[in-house]
Amino acid sequence: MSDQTRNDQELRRLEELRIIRESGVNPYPPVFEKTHSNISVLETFSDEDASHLAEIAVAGRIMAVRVMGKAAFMHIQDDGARLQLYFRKDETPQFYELIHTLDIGDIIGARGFAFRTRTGEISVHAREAALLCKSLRVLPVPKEETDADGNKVVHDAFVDKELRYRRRYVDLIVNPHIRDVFVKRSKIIAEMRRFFDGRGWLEVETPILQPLYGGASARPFVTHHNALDVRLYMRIALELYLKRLIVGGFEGVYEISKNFRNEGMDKTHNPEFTMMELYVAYRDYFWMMNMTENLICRLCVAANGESSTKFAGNHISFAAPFRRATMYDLLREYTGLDLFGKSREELLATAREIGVEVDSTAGAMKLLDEIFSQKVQPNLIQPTFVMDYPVEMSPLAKAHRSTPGLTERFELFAAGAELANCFTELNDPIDQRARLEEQAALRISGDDEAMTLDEDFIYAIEVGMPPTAGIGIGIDRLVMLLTGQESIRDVLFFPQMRPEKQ
RNA sequence: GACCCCGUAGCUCAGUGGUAGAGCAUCUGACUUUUAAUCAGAGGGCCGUAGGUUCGAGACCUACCGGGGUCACCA
Repeated sequence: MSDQTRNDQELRRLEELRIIRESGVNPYPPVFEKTHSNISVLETFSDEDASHLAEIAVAGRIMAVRVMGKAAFMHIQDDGARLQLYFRKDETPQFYELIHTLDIGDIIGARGFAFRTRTGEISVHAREAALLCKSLRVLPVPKEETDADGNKVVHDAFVDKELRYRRRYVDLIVNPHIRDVFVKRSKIIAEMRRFFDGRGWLEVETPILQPLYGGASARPFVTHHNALDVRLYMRIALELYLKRLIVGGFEGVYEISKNFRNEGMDKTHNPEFTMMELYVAYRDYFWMMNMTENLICRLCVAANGESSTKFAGNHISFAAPFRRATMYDLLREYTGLDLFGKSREELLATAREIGVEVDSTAGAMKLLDEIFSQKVQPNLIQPTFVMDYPVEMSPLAKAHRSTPGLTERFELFAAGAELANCFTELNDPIDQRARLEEQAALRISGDDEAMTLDEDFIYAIEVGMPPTAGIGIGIDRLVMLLTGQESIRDVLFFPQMRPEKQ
């Protein structure tokens, strides 16, 4: 970036960098032997005996500077925690020579001893100090004040969402609380792996670049492989390859990885998102409901220390068991109507009667889905397994063992949002081929989200897949729910943004 | 893709047709336990971009760029 794009403050920092180099100090030294994190100093300090903190080395980014003639205070931040440093001109003369060239944003290290200042703040009295990295860009600097009641008040917080998302590294520096969401995200995923690994299921990796895409209803990203000169699609779901592995003899496989869908973006959709899918042989969707309750409860505890969370003003408890109800029972509960077996025309008339906005060209399944989305889904605040969807809505789910026309499928809802989708997997190859042929026909008639017919997948199912239960959990949405974030952008480090012009 | 709101200093924001502002940040000076440090002074702006209306536009109109939100599509 040219100097013409720098403002006066940034040009001054370049000038300071020149002065530092000319004075013989390396502004980017290779190493600093840090002995303590800020947190460890703050947590282990004792007024009675601080001898264990008599010779320590700390380092971090300067977040506040108060030079008072021949003494100076700075706050440095590492790992989201701030620690005060105290300097005296007569004790660190070489460092003090350059103190006027230091800025908020620079990274420094100091060796010295921990003490408590007259005003009560645990600090490090520096005997030696060194610049570790000169910063050339200006950080937004919110100021923190502790008011009379001991509450933290932040002044001029850095809140511009566009800047926060485009320059997440700055957001993470100046808004340390943002880190908490991402630390929780990491804990949730780590706990999920522990849970699955502890049951002996294998974490696997399957292709992201696929000659045919499938496993969900969505539009894909299209790309091209030069050497093979073929069109490839970025996967929209993990399902079809994981089932091939069950066919191959693994009895429990899972994958946590990115899916890509070329669709609109909003508070709950990012074009790339993280999905977990798990397949376990010889199990069905009832078994998977039990597993899921235990899993989600454990994840909530891992993130929040308790089995409940708050989202959009609702207190949501993930203590097992969750409510279980069939789709048609819930429709009856919230509309007063029995919609099972109704024709497209009857459903269209019903939708209009009960005030559900629908497209008059919509098919029966679309109508049913719309009525459910508008009348039932917003009421599903506490976790609820919605069971037994119509076969037309679920081309990869096994036909219901007792009710014709339905499948053995559940979706888990909480806070009005879908969290998981599970089936007893369809392993009847004749039925599977028929369902996918139906999807292919829909595609030809113009439904660009209908599934393609993947002959190799059918071949695998014809080789034979044991009875299997499979589940998919949208990790981003789960993290949103468990951390109380109402926008997917706040649980992704780098949400997709439109590139800035020029 | 449609509609609504927003875009002014590094950050947070005032500025409702008449000389571009404040706080923090920055710079200069004072100050050896301060903490939103304090005190005194100073610098910093293609007011998102391009047209238009007007004697005069940061403000009004149009288009475009970027963001946020609602809807549509979806997990």
